[in-house]
Amino acid sequence: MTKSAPAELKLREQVVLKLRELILGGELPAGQRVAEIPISERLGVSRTPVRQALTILAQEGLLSAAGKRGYVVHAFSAKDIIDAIEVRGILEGAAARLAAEAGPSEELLQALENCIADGAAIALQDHYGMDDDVRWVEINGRFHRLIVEASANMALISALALNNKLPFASAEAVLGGGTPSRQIARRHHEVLVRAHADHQKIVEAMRLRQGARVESLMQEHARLAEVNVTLFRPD
Amino acid sequence: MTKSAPAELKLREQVVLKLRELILGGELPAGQRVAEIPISERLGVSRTPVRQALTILAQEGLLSAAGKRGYVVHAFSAKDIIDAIEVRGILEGAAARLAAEAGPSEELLQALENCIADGAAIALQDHYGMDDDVRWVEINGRFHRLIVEASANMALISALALNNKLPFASAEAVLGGGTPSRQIARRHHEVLVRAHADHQKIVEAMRLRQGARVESLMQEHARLAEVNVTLFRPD
DNA sequence: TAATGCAATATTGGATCCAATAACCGGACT
DNA sequence: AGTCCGGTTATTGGATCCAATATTGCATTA
Repeated sequence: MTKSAPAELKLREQVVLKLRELILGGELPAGQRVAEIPISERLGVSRTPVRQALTILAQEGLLSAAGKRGYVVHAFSAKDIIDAIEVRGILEGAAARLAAEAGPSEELLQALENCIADGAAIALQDHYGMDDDVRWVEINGRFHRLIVEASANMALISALALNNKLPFASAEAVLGGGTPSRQIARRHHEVLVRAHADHQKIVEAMRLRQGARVESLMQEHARLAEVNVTLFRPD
Repeated sequence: MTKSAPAELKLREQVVLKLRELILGGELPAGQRVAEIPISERLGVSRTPVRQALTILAQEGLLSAAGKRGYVVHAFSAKDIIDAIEVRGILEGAAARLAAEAGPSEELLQALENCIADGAAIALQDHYGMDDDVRWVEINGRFHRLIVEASANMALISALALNNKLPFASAEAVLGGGTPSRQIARRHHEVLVRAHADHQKIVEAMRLRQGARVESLMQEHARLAEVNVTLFRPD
């Protein structure tokens, strides 16, 4: 394991991170068996942290237990991914409704407006620059996180945290993630513009405490991420 | 650890079960520090499975990391519990809606009707017998499980599985769980009758594919469990 | 040639061992 | 008397060791 990050991070957590990366990045393809020894050698750690990482990833659903033969990388169908996106919509929608009904604080609204201002700088320019995606992913993540946390509902926050670990399910994954070709970039821009418009309506509804409206807006907003499935997963 | 159940269960899982029991049963009170060695001695196992169990329970939210001092039992406020019940309502409501919209199979409807018939035998008698609670918990659990699985949405099922591990959050916990006094028993019966009526309406709505209706019915149905909070947690 | 049984091997899972380090206690100094 | 410092101890976290067991490959035989 690269000792570059002993930074306050338990070894087992570094392994979890690394393995997630390998799985989501496709280096460990679905169905691939994951044994302790090869992984521990590959990462240069002992079997102990690897074993713990495997149980954690199994809990998250990225690995499935294969009887006495350890684990295999779980195969997610296109339906599984769409379902996870739907669940995110349900949960984030509920979060937005709860926040709206509780009466959003002025700070929250201000922070959301800031996200929108930052987002506008990217979405409303005619030229879609190099690393505009990563900037937008950051802004978008901030926007969603603010709303989820504004729900002030721990169970809801935890449920979403779990869901976000599923492939393509998190809000951060709207743009897919790979290095985009020119064609993909155009698609990115389209999605991004629509997402920005959604954000505006969501904050408006939130300000007016329109709980039901903000809930359905948020649900539909999540479905923007479905384009990735058809783009990256032709099955 | 009692070797009575080496039954296909990894030691670490037995430890998880046992610790959950101790925590939810109040033997490990909130705030109590949980160190590896005392637990391993108490259960008669080595530290290895205990350590793994602790990370799992931390993932579930029952323990919280306490820096370098291991873990402590997480303290759930009354609000936390009500929030978790609300989340269950949201998720089970969504599950019911999805099942209704997809068109419930005749087998599903039949199985649900069976639950209702079994439940009627308990709810509609004038005398509320000894272990009627445990029978009803079983029937109720079956009812809810059928609907959740009928959603055929793995992400949803997983999210609910996580939520159900929080104290008092699962459908099985409607009746609280302790050995009830006579007064509590009367309260039980009231709740049970209302739950039974809810179940009937839910199946009716499901049969008619009334997605929105079954969703809100299910959400409200979950809130029946809130009585336990006021009953058992005066904070 | 195919099936079967035995042996060699690979692999998991738990127990133990060791190092790092943070909390704790006591004493000395201001 | 209070505070700071140093040593002792407790405790986590990773590495290694060992036992149990399933899997695989090979040889033998019908």
